[in-house]
Amino acid sequence: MHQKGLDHSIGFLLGATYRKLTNFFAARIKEYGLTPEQWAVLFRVREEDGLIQKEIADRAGKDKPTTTRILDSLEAKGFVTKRASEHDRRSFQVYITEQGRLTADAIEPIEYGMIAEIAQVMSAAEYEQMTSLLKRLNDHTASLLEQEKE
Amino acid sequence: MHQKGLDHSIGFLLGATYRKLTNFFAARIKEYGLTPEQWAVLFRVREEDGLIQKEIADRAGKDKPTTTRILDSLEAKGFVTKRASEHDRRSFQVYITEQGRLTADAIEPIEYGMIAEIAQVMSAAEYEQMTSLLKRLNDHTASLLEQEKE
DNA sequence: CCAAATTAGTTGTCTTAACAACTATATGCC
DNA sequence: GGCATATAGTTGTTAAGACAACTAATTTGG
Repeated sequence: MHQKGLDHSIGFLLGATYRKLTNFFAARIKEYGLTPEQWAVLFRVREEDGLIQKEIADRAGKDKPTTTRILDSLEAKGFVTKRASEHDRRSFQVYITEQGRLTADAIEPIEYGMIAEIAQVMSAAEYEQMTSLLKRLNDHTASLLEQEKE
Repeated sequence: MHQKGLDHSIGFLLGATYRKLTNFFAARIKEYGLTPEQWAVLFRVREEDGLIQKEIADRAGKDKPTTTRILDSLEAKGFVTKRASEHDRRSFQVYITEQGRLTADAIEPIEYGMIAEIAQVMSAAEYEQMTSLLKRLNDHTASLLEQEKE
């Protein structure tokens, strides 16, 4: 519609901005031994103990293979543990360890600090506008992807 | 997607939306044998023939290793060719092939069509608002990353 | 009740990105 | 001129995402 060139393509801009934000956050939490994606998963595990992997995947917005691998690395570092579910022998329940909880508690304020820092370049109204547009775009694209499958 | 806490995180939303958009576009151009990232690079090569890899990397917003590998795959598929530069024996100039041009010409309208389709959920003013906020966020984060290095 | 379909999880492969280390050439400067 | 430094490009490693194929357990519906 209103674009010439890729520089103004929303996809291009979204990707570039997302990567910069992620890299910035990654640098801030590196000392805790976690990547941003590992943090996103640990956050969900802390949110509710004993979730099965499928549930964590859904909440974190990741697919099953990615979630399996991230949980494996979190387990290897001692941040979570897995136990076979009693109800369903196909699945595992995931629990946060003490070390995992301490680390998550340390990272959370960094996350919110980063959001605050980022919000400095825009007004509260603009921030709202931005998240609401992003959600709309997100939902719309999700429905386009759904259609694709049929 | 269930969200609490991280809901406030623009990074989370940005990432989720970017991935969906990219996947949607990927599905549309798959038949041409290109990924979205390969297309972004091919687009730059078509834009100006004979660019050196460093220049392409800058324009496409990618780092040197990533650009090297994407150009390698584009060359392997016959979309571009590299020639040693006469002026600077460290560098290569990259040229689009006939096949590359035909493919790029076929993909370009798909890209613009996708942008139009996506923009359907927002007004022209909202679209403008969105890109301008994204640019601001992008520039701000870039400057934060710069500070980090010092 | 039992075969078919669904679901939870894992593994393998490919692509991209970030980062570091490296080679080779070019440029700056004294 | 010659040494230090910067630049172009490549290679290796690690992490993440998408996708497909697979195992094992569970649900369904005939």
